[in-house]
Amino acid sequence: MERLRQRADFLAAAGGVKAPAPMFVLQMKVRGETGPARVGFTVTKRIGGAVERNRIRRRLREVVRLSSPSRMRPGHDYVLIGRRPALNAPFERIKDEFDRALRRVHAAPSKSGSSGKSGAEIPLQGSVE
RNA sequence: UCAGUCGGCUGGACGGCCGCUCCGGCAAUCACCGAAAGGUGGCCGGGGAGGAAAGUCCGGGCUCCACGGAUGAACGGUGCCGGAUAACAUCCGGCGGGCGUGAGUCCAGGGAAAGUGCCACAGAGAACAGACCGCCGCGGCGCGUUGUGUAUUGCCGAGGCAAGGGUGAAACGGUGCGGUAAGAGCGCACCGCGCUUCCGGCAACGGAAGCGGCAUGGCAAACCCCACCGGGAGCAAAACCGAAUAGGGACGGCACGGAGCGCAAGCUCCAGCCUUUUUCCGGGUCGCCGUCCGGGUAGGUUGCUUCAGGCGCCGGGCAACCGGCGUCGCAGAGGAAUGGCCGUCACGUUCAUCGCAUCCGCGAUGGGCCAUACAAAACCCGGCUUACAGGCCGGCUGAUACG
Repeated sequence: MERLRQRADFLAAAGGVKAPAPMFVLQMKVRGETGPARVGFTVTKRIGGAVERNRIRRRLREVVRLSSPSRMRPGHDYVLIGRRPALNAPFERIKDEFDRALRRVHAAPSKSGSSGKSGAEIPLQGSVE
């Protein structure tokens, strides 16, 4: 799994397509080249102390790692912003939400970010039960 | 046994599957990304959070900046004494005071007879203060007695006193005896305080004797005085490598601002830059392309983990700690690794049943729950402070019971 390291990459992804979920917010941005998909993780200090933030990031990272790599498209950058429920939620729930969020993000009219403000949020499709 | 106090230790265990990061070895010296610097990728072996990693409150190392010297000033800090230490506001051992029956514990604990300032409210009086109630005798008038006076008592006046009451955080030292009209260190004894001398102690300080007759109220986390210490910023420090773009310099080549007049050469004016303290005068230059040079941004690499190091033994010291010998190698991330999921067990808690027991309770079996508290390195050390489920060990104190 290729990780996002530079602050500029995170800022760019913030201007991409967003898909909010109860456990996290998924952001996606098309890079315009054909390298492997890259993933970044963000847990803000508002969520909690370092221990809780570390745990949320690691669980989210594990979700991305265990989900099939083919679901992530080459040339795309993904950023997961952790939320507090991801700390104690059952692991399978987070995986389900991640799959659903990926579908929503890919179904969106991803205009590669160049045309217009493409920060539109995609509403949840159906109930998450 | 109960209650308490002080100190130390620990901070779940084992296993399975899938991952991350660093180091070492091997291997194509190959592939990919990047303009470059550089980075990524394979296999094997090994290492991989804490007692507080935390708060960032002190002290250092290290790095850069500043600095002739170092004093003084200013500012900040520290503040009983001695020791430990690289250093400290830390630690150890003492001293003094407060609290506690005690083990213990707490204390910004120098100077208030250098100065300035403050001491609210209450109270008569609050700093060389003061008399409201009160106490005391004296004078006058009455009451009373009556021969007069004394005693008793009331009012008025001029005085004496500060014992008692009352106010307050604090009232020109406390208790007792003497003394006196009543009182007062007025006198005496003891205590407190101060001074002197002697003794013990390195010292803080303690003890004794004599003298003084109470003078020196408190606040210095009020200014201040005294002694000692301190240059500033911080690993986003700093060093090295180093694009693109813009700008600077050198060289070469090409071209030679605008307007007016004029066929043209040219002339005049304007714009703009540099030199010039400024104006005038005078001089120079302007654009494009290419190559090279230097500064430097993004970015990258280093700094980055071996030390005031851990453990054991011996020796010195009451101790903090120091010395010697042996041994070990013990995280190095960088949008930030050290994990995710699961199983079993221990521990804990709770419920049910059974047994023992006067009770508190103890034991066994089975089931359920949680699978732990606090909190995660960010250059590195020494401390302090704060947070912390559960468990273990030891010293000491008090009470009770003694088989």
